[in-house]
Amino acid sequence: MLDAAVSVFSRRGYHAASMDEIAELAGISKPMVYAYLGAKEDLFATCIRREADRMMNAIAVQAQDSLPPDEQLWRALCAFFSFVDEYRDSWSMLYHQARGEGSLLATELDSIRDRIVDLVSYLLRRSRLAHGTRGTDTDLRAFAYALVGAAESLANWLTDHPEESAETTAARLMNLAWVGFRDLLKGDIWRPGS
Amino acid sequence: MLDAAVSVFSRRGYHAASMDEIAELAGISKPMVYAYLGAKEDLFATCIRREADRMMNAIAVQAQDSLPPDEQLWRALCAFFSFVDEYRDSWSMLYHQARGEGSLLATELDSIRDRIVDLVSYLLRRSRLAHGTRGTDTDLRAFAYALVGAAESLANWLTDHPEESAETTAARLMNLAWVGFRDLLKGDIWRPGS
Amino acid sequence: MLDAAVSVFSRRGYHAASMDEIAELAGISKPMVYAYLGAKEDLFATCIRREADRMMNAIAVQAQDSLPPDEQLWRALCAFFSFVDEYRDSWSMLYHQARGEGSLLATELDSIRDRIVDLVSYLLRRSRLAHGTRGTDTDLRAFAYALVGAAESLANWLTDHPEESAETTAARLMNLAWVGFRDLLKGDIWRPGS
Amino acid sequence: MLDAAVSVFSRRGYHAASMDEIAELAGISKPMVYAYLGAKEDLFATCIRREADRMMNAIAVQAQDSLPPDEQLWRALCAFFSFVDEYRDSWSMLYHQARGEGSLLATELDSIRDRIVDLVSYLLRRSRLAHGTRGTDTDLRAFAYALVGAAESLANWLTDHPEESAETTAARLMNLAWVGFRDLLKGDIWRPGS
DNA sequence: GATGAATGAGTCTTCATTCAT
DNA sequence: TATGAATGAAGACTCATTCAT
Repeated sequence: MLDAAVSVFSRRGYHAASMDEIAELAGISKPMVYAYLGAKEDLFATCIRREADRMMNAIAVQAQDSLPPDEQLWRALCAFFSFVDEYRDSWSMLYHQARGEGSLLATELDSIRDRIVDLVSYLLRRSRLAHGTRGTDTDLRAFAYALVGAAESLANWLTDHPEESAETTAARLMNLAWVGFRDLLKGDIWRPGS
Repeated sequence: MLDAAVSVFSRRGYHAASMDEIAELAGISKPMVYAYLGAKEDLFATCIRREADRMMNAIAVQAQDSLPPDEQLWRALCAFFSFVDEYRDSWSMLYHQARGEGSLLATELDSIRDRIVDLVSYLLRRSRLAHGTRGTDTDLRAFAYALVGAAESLANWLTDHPEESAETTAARLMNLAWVGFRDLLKGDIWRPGS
Repeated sequence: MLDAAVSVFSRRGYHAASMDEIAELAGISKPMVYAYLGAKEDLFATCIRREADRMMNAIAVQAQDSLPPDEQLWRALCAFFSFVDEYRDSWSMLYHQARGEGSLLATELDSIRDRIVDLVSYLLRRSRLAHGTRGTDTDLRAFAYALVGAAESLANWLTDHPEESAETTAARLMNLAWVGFRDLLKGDIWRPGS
Repeated sequence: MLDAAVSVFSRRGYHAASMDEIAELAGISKPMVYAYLGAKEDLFATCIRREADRMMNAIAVQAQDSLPPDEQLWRALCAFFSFVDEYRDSWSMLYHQARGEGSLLATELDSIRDRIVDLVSYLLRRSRLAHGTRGTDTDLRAFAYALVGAAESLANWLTDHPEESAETTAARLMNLAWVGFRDLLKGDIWRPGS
């Protein structure tokens, strides 16, 4: 039932979406939309929350703590890109449409991003501990932040390149993050399971 | 004079911005806004174009072709983060607000991002040539694409962390891109001029 | 429900009529006007069409083909003047207001006038056939055209002279038209200088 | 200088005409239009008056009192149709555009039409006196009124038929009017049912 | 519980009209 | 005198939101 709303929001954006269109697509009458899901703002927030949770779950389910950190990150990335690939509307709404509505969803969206960054930070920190290296927590978090940005960007790359698979895309990011461009030039490549 | 428009658009987004508010902030009357800048859609497009050009110029001016590629990328990043730091509104409008308005600015914004990705691709390709390594052009472009996403993400990091400087942030990204996490763990660090 | 619109259009004309006034007179709110009748232009077109059809029907109903032509014309004229007398607003809108809006209703109005001229031409032609006289079809049509103009003019005469009845006015026009035409049928022609 | 205004009014109508367009076509600035010709309403009234006077003069000059009445009417009609043919804009403004603006020009336009009807009535009365026939003054005036309407209608016929000349059109109307009227003068009257 | 019908409030846009130069 | 620049006021149109059935 929220699906209709997500579909419309993802196509039109928050402001341009009309409650009429949502109701029509959902096959129910407008008063019902209001009865079940509240005002437009609430409806949007609910959509965002649901899709964000869906995405977080899809990722968390893959990042089992028993694996080594790079494997864990690899699986998380695969899960993320698969999600993006499969649920275009969800991703489009989260990434493209939710941005602008600052005052509307500030805390909501911030917390979602934070949860992702927390997860990535955690993975990176585990690696660091395993190797006993320095670098402040802030450094780590900034690094995670950048990674998330790169992943978001590649998500669109994936969307625009139908011949690309979620795994291919995830591998691209692993190489950027784990190996670095300098080593890539040397012929060093990160591969799943290596 | 466009500054008022940029300010309002950056705060409210395209749809929520009202011509009334823009006119008031600009200190002129609404009919003047229409006389000078045309309808709302045109006005928004003009704003986007101007700020994008500004940003591109600020970056291009620093990426002199005579420098070695990593130095060039480093300077480009510094220029980018400085721009973001200095012109908050411009960046906010480009990054946060322009996203959702798909049909409105599709080609406009795509071309801007393309110009950035082109620039980064070019820098990376120069490095590759210098070292004689393989990797398809697609790989290269995807890599650039991911870098741009990481930079965008760090731009917000910078905005949210006043104690951070443009150079610090640029260094973070250079380490992600050039060195890679695996080497960071080894204590390897990229530094300007090294 | 269209009556309110007709009333306002007939008093103010297309441009000077405001949707607010129409809505208020109709006793409903503006959005309802848009929901039921569409934008202003559509609304005007609908009004014109409805009133024109009304008038045409009122006339056609009286001009039964079984009667002799002069009787038919006489009845048609009576019907016309009665319509004008009874539906002042309708006539006023058709005659006074619809004229200027060239590009808006060009074809619409032309076709209405054409239908009237067609009818009159038909009646005149029947008379001509009955008497076997010459005169090109163009002559006939021009004659009809002039008659229609005279009728329109007398419609205003009727409106401005409350003591006049529809029949009196119709008789005036019959005298102008039929008696003149009868002599034309005899071959009598007025020529410059004669 | 008024020519520009007439041209614009005739094309667009009163409301749709913009002072900007008038000023531009006149080659002067808007404040000058206001300085010389006053507000839009005044300007329109001035235009109407000027063109109406022009037309009246063109007609009056031909209807010399020394001629026999039918000759006088014939010449007047020729003058009228020639005027329509030559000054399309003037006629278009007077006939098509001035109609709807009731409250704006009520007295103005009424008086113009009255002058025309007066003239025609005068000619008809002279004929009647010459023949010594009955018929009230009201009858006469109504007849004139109808004739004027027929002439207006044929004016558009002329405009729409480039192959037609002013004289041809005038002859059409003379046949409708004079031949009919001549029989009326003999006491011949058409009556319902006769 | 479900909906057709209704609206208050607000936005973009235009234009006749006037200063200040 | 002539005008570029400026605006108050108004109108078309839309949409989130709610009753009455």
